[in-house]
Amino acid sequence: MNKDIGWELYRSFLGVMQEGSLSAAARALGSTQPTIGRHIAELERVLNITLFIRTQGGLTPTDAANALLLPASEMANIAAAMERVTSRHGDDIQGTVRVTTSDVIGIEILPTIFADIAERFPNIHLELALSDKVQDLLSREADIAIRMFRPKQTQLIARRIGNIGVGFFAHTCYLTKHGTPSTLADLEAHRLIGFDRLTDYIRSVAKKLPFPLEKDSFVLRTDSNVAQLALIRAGAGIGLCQIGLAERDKSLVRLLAEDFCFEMDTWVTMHEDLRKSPACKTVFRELVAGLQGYVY
Amino acid sequence: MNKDIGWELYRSFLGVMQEGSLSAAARALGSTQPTIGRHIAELERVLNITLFIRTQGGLTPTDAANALLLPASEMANIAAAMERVTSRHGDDIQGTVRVTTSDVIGIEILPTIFADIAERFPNIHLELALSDKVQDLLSREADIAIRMFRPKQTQLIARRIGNIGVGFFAHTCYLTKHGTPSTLADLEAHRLIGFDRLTDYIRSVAKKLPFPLEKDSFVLRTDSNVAQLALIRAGAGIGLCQIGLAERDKSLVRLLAEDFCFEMDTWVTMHEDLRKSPACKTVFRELVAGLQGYVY
DNA sequence: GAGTGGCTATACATTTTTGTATGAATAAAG
DNA sequence: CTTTATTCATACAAAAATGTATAGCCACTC
Repeated sequence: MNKDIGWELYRSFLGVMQEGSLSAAARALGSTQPTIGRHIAELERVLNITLFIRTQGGLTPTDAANALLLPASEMANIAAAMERVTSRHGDDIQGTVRVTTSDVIGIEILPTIFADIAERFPNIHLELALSDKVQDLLSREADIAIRMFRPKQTQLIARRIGNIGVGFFAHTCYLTKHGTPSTLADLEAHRLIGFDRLTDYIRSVAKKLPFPLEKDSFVLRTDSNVAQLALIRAGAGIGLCQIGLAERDKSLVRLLAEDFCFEMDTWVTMHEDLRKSPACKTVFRELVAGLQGYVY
Repeated sequence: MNKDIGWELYRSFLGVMQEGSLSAAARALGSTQPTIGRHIAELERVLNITLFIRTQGGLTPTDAANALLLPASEMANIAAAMERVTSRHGDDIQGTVRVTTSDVIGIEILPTIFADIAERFPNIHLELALSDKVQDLLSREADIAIRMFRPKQTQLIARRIGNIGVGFFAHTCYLTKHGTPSTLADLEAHRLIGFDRLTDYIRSVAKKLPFPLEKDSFVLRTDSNVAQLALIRAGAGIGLCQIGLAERDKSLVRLLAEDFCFEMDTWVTMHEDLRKSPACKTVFRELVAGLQGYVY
């Protein structure tokens, strides 16, 4: 039963899946193309299955290979987490801590907090991963996550920060050209900046509007909140933005403040195993403190 | 940042953690003691940390090593899952499926169902893991789980089987010697067979009894339901048992059937990824069908 | 107190794995 | 059509990892 497959083979496999060719994988893994090629060949031999169709431009994964991609990535996540774990063993506050959050928070809010942490705890190395994936913590892709909902898993320590308000904003340039909407219904005639995919978040927002919100309602669509903010700043239209964020920019105007408000519950979460790590505990505490200054 | 630690090193590390010595790990992994020793030494070198204290009787793990044990086990689970995944690729019903459930179910109920599946689908290889851990499915320790509660994770497919009734039972031998209790309160004076640790399950049972249930209330304690059943069969005392199970044995008598009944919600669950695997789908379906015959 | 069985650590030969160099084939760009 | 830059596959040499054998240590047992 036990085929005793060396884990190195999976590492090479993942490299090829991610890079698309033996050569590229070899570069990424700091190995050479013949070596990776042999690893794949051996993996195919022991699993008795064809993983890739060799083409001149690289390797094309088969269905079987695609089925292995997810578990192989998980292995990689865990391996990366293990490196982090060891770096922070000891009683002093040091080591690498990996934080994940949405792109806006990561780009607009965290930098100052990170800078502060880096200043006061020079031995803590911080990593920032921007992603909205829920699974991040459980699959060890990060040590600490800042999310807009309360985590359900009991293995996670969660600390509520408070509500982040979201409102409609537009640049003054846009408003002078296109006028200022005075009711929610007016919005329908404006250039709206919104999301590409309909997420839970955007569905909740839609409920508060007097007109149906479809994909086509948005003139400009992007899933990146940062890009949305950039579009608003560029005067491209009216969009949703976190209030605390938008108010930093004097030329952005809050619209329909009385009629529309949307609040996002904000939580900082961490795997309970990490309580023992002084570095993680410190970053967790500092993040909570730093974010509490931002939330009102 | 990236230390490029070979995954083979983690495999050897896990072997040493599980076996307790380099030599034993070498045997388990099909390698040799010097090789494993070198792997551990290299892992300690690249992580720059002491993982084991060498003693004459083997290696003693340090705190750092203990912190790495969990992730290393997860890697092993995933690696094992990958071997299973590949074995069942293709359109025909074949491959290895790993099922986990509690010990009673696994020992008393599943064997006949397994025998039936094995008969009708000779190309399916079945594995059975007895454990009560909730995490089993998510950490890929098994493909299908039979559990006494509805799973909360959305990534899991769950099918409710129904209620399994639990009641008090005793062997006729015991009753002739010690008498038959006629009320729940009478139980307190009897030799009760129960659990070593207070789990949620036993706490729910306790609520239905007229006297407080402490650890000391049980004369005979074991966490294994199978062992409890064996004790009941041996006439050692009065204990809880699944009704359908106990009734197979003519010399076991149901006690206080009117006064006490406890029902366990039974679910068969599977990772949603596995829907594509004909083998997993088949076993899932057969388990549901087979268990429905057992539940009333 | 000699013997036995467990362990780790080390020296050395061997095997295995890896890297270098090269060839062949394809695709895009001049 | 040629050049250039990819890719994978193969041959051979170099390097690295492994296995064998052995020594040393400790705890038990007889």
